[in-house]
Amino acid sequence: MARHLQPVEALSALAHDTRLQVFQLLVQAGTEGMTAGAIATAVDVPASTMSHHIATLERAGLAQSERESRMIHYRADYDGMRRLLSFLMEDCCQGRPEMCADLVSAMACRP
Amino acid sequence: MARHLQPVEALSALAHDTRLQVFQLLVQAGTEGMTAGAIATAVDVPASTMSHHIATLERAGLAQSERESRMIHYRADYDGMRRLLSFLMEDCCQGRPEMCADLVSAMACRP
DNA sequence: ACAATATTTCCATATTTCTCAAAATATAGG
DNA sequence: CCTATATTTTGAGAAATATGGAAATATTGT
Repeated sequence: MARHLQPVEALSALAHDTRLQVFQLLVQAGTEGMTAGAIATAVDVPASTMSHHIATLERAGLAQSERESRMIHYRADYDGMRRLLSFLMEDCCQGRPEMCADLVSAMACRP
Repeated sequence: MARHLQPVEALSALAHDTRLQVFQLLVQAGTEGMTAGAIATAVDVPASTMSHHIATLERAGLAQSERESRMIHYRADYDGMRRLLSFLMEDCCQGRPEMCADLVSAMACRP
């Protein structure tokens, strides 16, 4: 049992409205990141509750933290997200090219 | 609140070891699909427990069912999965092309 | 050393999810 | 109509997750 530990943890972390919002915010914030307080304010959730959620994202490999004087800056962990997406795509595509065809065009990042 | 209803439901459905295994099985099974019994046997989970899990996947738009005499065939809902992946990619890529670059090569489905 | 600010950890409670046996439903064949 | 098979629904307890106030920790400035 427990075959998909990491992917399940990452999926689980994103499977929550508040945490998904937070992850989006962090992606938007880019390398700058956001302080815990700014995140809590933006999403309008008490600091302690938010702290739990952020910790969950961090454990799941989807966010990273760095203390900067009194504040702690959080940023999205792109590598973790990439790992999750790769897993899902290899998982869902295995042997079925027709599946991912549209996905490529859905990617807003091509030149 | 509850801003991300559908994506969260789909993520939540996949955020469980058994259900993730089931989804993979269904993808592998292709258009044939698998009966509820075959799935339960393959994953070694009691029928009633499995029924709940499959229902969760179906509600989340990741599986479809079709009765065929006494058995019920389930198949992966590729469209639902594509929707989820699109959401995640647009979400994680917004404005950052460097993020998805590697993803394209991670897709095992290119010719 | 103290006060102020930023954040986390502790703790208790509330809610949701998970599990599976037992009963119910659906279908097919004799 | 009865029996067997396939699956779901019901119901209830166990486990996990979510929430947030209060206390603890970390840092800075005075």
